[in-house]
Amino acid sequence: MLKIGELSNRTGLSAHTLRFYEKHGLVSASARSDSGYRYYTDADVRRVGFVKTARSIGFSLGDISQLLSIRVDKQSHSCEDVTEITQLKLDEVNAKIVELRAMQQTLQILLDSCCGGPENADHCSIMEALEEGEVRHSAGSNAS
Amino acid sequence: MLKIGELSNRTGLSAHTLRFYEKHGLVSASARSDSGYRYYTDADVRRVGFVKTARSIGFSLGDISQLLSIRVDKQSHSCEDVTEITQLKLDEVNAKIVELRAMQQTLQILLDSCCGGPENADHCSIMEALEEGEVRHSAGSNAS
DNA sequence: GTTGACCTTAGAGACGACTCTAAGGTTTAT
DNA sequence: ATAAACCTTAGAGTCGTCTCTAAGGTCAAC
Repeated sequence: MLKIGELSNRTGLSAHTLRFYEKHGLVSASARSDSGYRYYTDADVRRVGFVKTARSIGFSLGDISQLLSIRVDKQSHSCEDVTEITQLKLDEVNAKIVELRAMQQTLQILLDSCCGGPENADHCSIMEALEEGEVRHSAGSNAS
Repeated sequence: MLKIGELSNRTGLSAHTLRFYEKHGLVSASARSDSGYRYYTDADVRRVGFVKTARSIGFSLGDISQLLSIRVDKQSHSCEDVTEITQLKLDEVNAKIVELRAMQQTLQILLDSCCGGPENADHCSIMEALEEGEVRHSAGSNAS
C-alpha cells in the first residue's frame, strides 16, 4: 500500500498527475486512510504502469480509457477491439506525419531558395514566396 | 476598402478569426467608419494573405508576428533573420516527425503482434505488451 | 509539542488557435 | 419604417494534458 508520493516516486508521474488521472477516471487508489490519504495496492500500481506505457506510445487519455475498460474485462472483449483502437491511432499518426512532411518539404524548399546571408531582406526569396502565396504543398495547416 | 465580411469571403478566414488576429497584433484594418466598422485597404489584404500563406505552411502566430515585423522593414533585416525563423520551424517539424515515427513503429509492431481476431482479449499480445511495459521505442511521449 | 514533510480539496492557469455568445449598433433593401 | 444582414465589443468556451495555487489537515521524528 503506497501513498501517492511513493507511487509518484516509483512511476515518475507527479502526485498532481496521478490525482488528475483519477479525476478523469483512469486510475484511483483502492483504499483511503481515515484521514483521506490515497493508498495504492499492487494492482493499482500495475494499472498506473499500464497507463504510463500506453501514454508513452502516444495513446491519448481517451484511448487509454477504452483500453483500460478492455483490460478489466478481457473476456468480454476481442483482440479486434484492441487492434481497432491501435489501428485508429496509427492512422492518426500517419496522417500527422503526412502533414508534417508537407511542411518539411515546403520549409526546405524555402530554405534552399534563400541565400540566408547578411544581405538585407528586401529581395529575400522566402519573403517573396510568402507574399505571393506561391507555396506548393500537398497537405496543409496546423502549426506547432 | 473592404468590410470585414467581404475580406472574410475573399480570404476564407472567418470574421472572428480576423478580429482574433487583430487582437494579437497580426493584422488590423487601416481605417474605421464613423460607426466603428473596420475597413481594409489593399495593403491590409496583402498582409492577411501573407499571414494566411505562412499559416498554411505551419508557422505559428508567434512566428508570423516575427515575419511580419521583418516584412514591414525589410531594409533593417537580413535574409539570415528570415532563414533563422524558417530553420527553427524546420527543426521543430523534424523533431516531431521523429517522435511520430517512433510511435508509428511501435504501433505497427503491436499490430503485427496481434491476431486482431474475434478471440477474446485474454491473451491479446497488445494488452500484454502494455501490461509489461515491454515496448521498445526510441523517442516517446506526446499524444494526439 | 512542534517542526517539516507529507497529504487533502476545489478550482484556476497554461499552451495555441480559434470559436462562439450576448447584447447591442448600423446599413441596405423594400 | 421595418426587416434582414451586417457590424461592434468584451469576454467566455473549446480541445488535451497537465501544472499549480490556496488553504488547510495529518503524520513521523525529535
